[in-house]
Amino acid sequence: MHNLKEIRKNYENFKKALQKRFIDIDFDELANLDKNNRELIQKKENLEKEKKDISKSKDKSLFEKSKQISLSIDKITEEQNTIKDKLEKILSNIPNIPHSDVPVGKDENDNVEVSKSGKIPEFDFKPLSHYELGEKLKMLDFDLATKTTGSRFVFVKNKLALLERALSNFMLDTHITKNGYEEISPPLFASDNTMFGTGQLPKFENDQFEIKLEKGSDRKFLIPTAEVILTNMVKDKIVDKKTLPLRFVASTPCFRKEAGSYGKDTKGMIRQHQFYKVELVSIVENTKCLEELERMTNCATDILDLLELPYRKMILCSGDMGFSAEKTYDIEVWLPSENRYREISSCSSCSTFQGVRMKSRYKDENKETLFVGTLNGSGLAVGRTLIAILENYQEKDGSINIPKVLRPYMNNLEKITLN
RNA sequence: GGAGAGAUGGCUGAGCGGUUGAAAGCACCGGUCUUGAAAACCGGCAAAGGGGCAACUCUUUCCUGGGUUCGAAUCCCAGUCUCUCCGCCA
Repeated sequence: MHNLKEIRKNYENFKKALQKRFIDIDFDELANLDKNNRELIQKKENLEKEKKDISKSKDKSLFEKSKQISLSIDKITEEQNTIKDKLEKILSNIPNIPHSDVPVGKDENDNVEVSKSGKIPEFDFKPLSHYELGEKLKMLDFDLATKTTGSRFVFVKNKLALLERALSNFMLDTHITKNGYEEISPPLFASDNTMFGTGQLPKFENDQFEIKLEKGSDRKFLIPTAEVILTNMVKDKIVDKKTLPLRFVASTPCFRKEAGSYGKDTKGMIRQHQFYKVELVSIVENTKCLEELERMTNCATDILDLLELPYRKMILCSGDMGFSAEKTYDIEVWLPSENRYREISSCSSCSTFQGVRMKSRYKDENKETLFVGTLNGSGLAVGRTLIAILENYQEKDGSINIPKVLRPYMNNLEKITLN
């Protein structure tokens, strides 16, 4: 969310910066509401002052007047609240401003490749897709999941289940011991205002799984990513500047409706309603966002380097970035069966956008209260990493070699074979 | 599911109708002392919003929403959340 005070200072710049997003916002409405709002606030405050003075004076002859003032205040407050609600509604639906580094573009076709790494494997046979491999091994069972649950779920069995667990642990260990992240095992439910804090609500409610609870209680949602719950650890807080940067890592299931992606990636486990992801979150001073973004992205690619998987790093264009992001790098891993790169990690700086929504602040040297910067990134999406290993490490007979760094996590298993 | 207790500043915690935005302690910042550090002592220290180039100033805020009152952190009602005990349970 944007700070109205900042917008007001440089209204035209704000407008221009957001045009990069290609979205439709009624800026004039916003400016008008803001103006009306402030006028009403002034009116109200004057009356409040008058009333306060009467009360302080304890002059009985003025008590009746004070009552009248109260009525006027009520009326103005009501009017002001209506305007304030409208204002906040508009404001909470405006996405973050793209950083100047971000290329302008409409959609994913305008994303720009930053670098490439690793060696694309060559096969002297036609490489199979992960789901063909998994089903051949009898270790991925989509039909069973359909029977017990529905579409876009999967049973991962046997050695592939072990591989999945190994990946999670390997990533966690790397981020904890090498990259300085603190491990968190968080709740997988988030309240509605937590969802608001990171930007999933109000605009993207349709993408979320809401939990059905007794009526009267707060709304709760299954987390679509650990970003939500980890970032909100500093919600409504003034954090001690000395503790910054805070770096958290968690491996959690993520739940997504994938509304609007009907018919997309229906085969296999690329796009599921539930998947494991190791998530990185940083809470930083507002000036350190971009620096931290580079660091975080390196933490993510580090995992791919260690797993010896080929990948490329993309910078997302303005039109393809998420709602809360000011700058995003996507890491895409090579998938032989598709003969192309697919997203396996997305690292974003959200500047103070989420900080404002969450009311997360810190004090700087001259005791000014500032909003924190927040970043999040996958380090990595475990399900998709599993896919990448299946496809890149496959042999002609359908067996899968285990990357060296994972073997200690798998009882030194070197290869997954049928039986 | 049954019975109680509570929700106050970064934290702990007093206040229970009128300069209380809120005692005290801790933490934090500045200073004195010290070779340095610690201790001790002195001083400072809430947030949000409005107005002002600024110095500054005004308003709001003691869980949330209503109510009583000239005036509410303090009284009344409703709700949410937390904790303790009993029962049940991974």
